[in-house]
Amino acid sequence: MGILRKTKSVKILVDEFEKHSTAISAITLIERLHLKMNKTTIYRVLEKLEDDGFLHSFLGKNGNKWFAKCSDCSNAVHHDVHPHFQCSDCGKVDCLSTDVLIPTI
Amino acid sequence: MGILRKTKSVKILVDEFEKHSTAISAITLIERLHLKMNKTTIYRVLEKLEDDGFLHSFLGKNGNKWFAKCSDCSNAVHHDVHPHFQCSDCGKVDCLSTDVLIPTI
DNA sequence: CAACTAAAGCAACTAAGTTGCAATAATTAT
DNA sequence: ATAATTATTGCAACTTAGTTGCTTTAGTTG
Repeated sequence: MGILRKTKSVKILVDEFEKHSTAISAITLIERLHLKMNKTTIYRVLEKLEDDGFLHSFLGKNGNKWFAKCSDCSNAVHHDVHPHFQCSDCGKVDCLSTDVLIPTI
Repeated sequence: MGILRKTKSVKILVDEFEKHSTAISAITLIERLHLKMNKTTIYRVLEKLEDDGFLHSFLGKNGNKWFAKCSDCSNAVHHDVHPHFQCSDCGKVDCLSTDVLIPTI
């Protein structure tokens, strides 16, 4: 179940993704927002935003959860399947608009 | 630094990968071998086997660590870069011999 | 404005993996 | 063989990321 109420927490998180257009890890959001909201809330709101098709999630190189804004998805379809680039030096992640050929098996 | 001594633990772990030729997660190995060796040892031996180019590692869908035998690597070069297929139902993983085109950015 | 209930906060917990250190066992030298 | 050396093991304690249960708070609807 996605977002039902436009709470303060939802607005703050949506804002983070609206203003930076890069991917952000859950951990970064917790560091950045821990004074404004609880980490439990962060995880729960992110999950709902993903359900709604506003965000998509993936795992970074250490297995941590990352989120980025979807470009054209909805709660019905996530047709935003693309590769992500993570710098092995600084850890930053960008969504790539390239297509990657999924091997047939 | 890789393996220096052929200890009991090393033999047991090498054996696991020699007998099943599929990928195995660290967690599975811990479950399977916890009577024979400590989980710390498992993680440490796996790391060394990877250094030696005997195993390669990657992350599964939940961010857990998986290991599989390399086909033709050494401590100098890991030229065994290939995609892995994980069944979203049962979680099993296989190495694919397909090439995946890495996008240029 | 009151009633309803989704969402927030908190604390406690879980799971996967890591670290420090003392005890053990391969390896090497005698 | 035996002793000396030191890599490796086991254990317990810790860390990090994320989750769960439950009570309180605050959006939303009538």
